[in-house]
Amino acid sequence: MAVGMCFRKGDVIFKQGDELAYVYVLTQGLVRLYHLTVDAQRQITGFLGPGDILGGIKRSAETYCTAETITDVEACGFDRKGFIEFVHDHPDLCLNLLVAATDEIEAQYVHSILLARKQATRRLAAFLLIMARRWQSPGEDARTVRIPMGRADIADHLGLTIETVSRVFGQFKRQGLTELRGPKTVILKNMPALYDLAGFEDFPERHMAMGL
Amino acid sequence: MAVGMCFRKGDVIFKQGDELAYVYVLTQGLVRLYHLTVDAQRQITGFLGPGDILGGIKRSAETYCTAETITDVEACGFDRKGFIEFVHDHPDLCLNLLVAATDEIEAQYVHSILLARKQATRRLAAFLLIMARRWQSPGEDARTVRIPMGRADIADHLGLTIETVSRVFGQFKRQGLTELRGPKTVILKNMPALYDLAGFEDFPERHMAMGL
DNA sequence: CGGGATGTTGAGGCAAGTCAATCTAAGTGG
DNA sequence: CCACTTAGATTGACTTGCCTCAACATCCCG
Repeated sequence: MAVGMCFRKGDVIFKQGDELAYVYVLTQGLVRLYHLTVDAQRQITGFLGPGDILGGIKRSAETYCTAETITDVEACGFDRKGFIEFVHDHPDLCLNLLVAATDEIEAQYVHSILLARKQATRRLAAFLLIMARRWQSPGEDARTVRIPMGRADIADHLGLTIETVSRVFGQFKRQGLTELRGPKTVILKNMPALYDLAGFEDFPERHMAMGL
Repeated sequence: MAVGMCFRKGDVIFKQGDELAYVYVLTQGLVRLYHLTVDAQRQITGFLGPGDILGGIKRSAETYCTAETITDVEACGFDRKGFIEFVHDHPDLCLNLLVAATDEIEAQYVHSILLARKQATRRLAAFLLIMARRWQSPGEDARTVRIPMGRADIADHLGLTIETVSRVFGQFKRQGLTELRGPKTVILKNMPALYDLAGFEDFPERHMAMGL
């Protein structure tokens, strides 16, 4: 029933409009989920990593988003129909999935709040803090954030342009809030100031993400 | 187990940070769900009406949003703990709730896309179309949209200001796209043009909304 | 018939978008 | 190992759309 799967960096796991055949559990790597609008704007609805679920059980099997790998990815694929039956027969699993889905709704609330706030500094500060909390390695310094995705990905996730993202990164550096070790590693030197900029003290902890 | 409940226009059903005691199923009226940021910005994450579920089963019982009635509201309240047990014992219900939650995630994707698109005209055009599809009375003309919420609600939902919302309404009227019968009733005179402005041909149908 | 809440309209500033040039880093092949 | 290429990131100058502040209009309810 479960199938191991490997994808190369840049591969498309499924495409907007596809009939979803599998439900995936990611074990390694990073995936971006995005929707393309008719005027070719790309909105990245989320990033998924190890432990996250890709391709939920919704009414329609047709996907609204494209899932594309950012790095090499390993995943466990479950046949969609079989998965639904399995979930139906296992109340505990079903309830856990319901909780996970509900937590995901809340995570989307947080992101909506981010997008609705106009200022770019707020969006980026919040993004950095969320990233820091979500994928910090146990042994690693909590203030060191690895950002595997490029500037275009960040921009399309936060509703900004590449240029603005880059400028705000520069601004943070000049203000001594961060330090850049190359474009993909950021050290948060002044967390309180960043929390202040982001404008929220607390946001719900995210245990497992779901992407559709 | 189920308790009938009535609320007056403007009542708070639950408040951001509260421990959620009930899960509600709305039977009458309209509710706004919003989060207040530390700098007192109000982001309305959604509106809920008859048939929608308010207060899901998430990991933490602490709410992230405030639920406030826009009109008089009737609801059916289920004790949260009992509800969870009941759901656990009824696989079909559990699976249905999972599907509903997953659909809600997708609806939040659509809203994120709205917020990330910069132009106010797009956001409002899309909002009108979504409203039109969601709460059209069977006997009513499909092009007549009732908007029970005020401009401030729309603005805080779309990440705009009251003034901008008002201006765009005016602009639509001048362009012959809509006709206003008072500020709370809009007639969509040119649907194709509005779809074009909104920038999406199709968005997932929404059967039931969930709010947390 | 007031008075408060809600909605509309106008003038001006500013943050982010757009367009374009430059810089950097990572490959790639001779 | 180095010249070349290319994708990605940065920086700069200019423009535009929304926000801000403010005045005014309208509606509703006592």
